Amino acid sequence: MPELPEVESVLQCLTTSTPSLIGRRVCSVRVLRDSVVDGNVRSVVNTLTGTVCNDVLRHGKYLFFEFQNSHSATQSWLALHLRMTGRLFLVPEQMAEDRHTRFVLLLDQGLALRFDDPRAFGRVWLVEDPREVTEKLGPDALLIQRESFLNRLHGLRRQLKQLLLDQSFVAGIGNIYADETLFRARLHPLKISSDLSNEEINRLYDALHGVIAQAVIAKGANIDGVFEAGSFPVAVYGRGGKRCLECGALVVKERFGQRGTHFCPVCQPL
DNA sequence: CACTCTACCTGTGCGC
DNA sequence: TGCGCACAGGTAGAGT
Repeated sequence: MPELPEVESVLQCLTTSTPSLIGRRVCSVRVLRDSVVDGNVRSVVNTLTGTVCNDVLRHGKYLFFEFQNSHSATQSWLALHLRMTGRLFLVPEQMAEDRHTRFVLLLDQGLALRFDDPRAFGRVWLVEDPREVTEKLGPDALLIQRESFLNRLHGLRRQLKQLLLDQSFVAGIGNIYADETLFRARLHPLKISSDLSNEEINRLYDALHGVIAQAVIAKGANIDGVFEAGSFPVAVYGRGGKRCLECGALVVKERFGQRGTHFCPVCQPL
């Protein structure tokens, strides 16, 4: 599933490759599934048509596309979340749409920005300012500093798995990187945050930072034939019943809070 | 505040 | 072969 590293990879691909989305004018907007637009479909079409994409930002798993109206010099922002199965690509406009294509921006230079999503969980919506969204989120997991992490953890009494998945604590971690972070930190997913020693808290920060930074460089996770083309090797996610790469014990998969959770019971004792 | 449950979706893979 | 079903999971929102 696209988490922070995969979303960052999408952002880099759209903005730093050739051709780039930056500077492209929106000729028209196609909405193939109304429900992927949060809010009024017509206002999204009317607002974006004729604008030029100036910039793309990311915070956690959210992307924000800045569009400039060339006449009135006003800006509009399109927010986007890929959820589990959403994919974005900049393609030649004549490239055939998929049965899962949900939303398309037809651009100048014969290009199109396509949003495909089999499960149609992903969403796009207009915001006046990305802060409407980011204010509700914690710091971006790639950028959060140790001091901020320690301060935010202070006073919380939460299970570590749940805490890492909480986007208002730190933004960008999903199920894969939560499990990978806890494995690297040698901490059990059900451990309570307020019970951690200073040494364990620092281990958790180091693991989070290390996992996310490495996964960004690798352009995402490498999950057994599934999804993204990234090369970050997972140690526990999706490896229930297989041997722990550190100690050889069997990796456990259990459901904690409606979530498949993978961990090594020997390396990560409770 | 911390946690749980449900709804939103559909492709996949299993057992029968 | 085909059917039914559990499962995958991010987030919002309601409830405990």
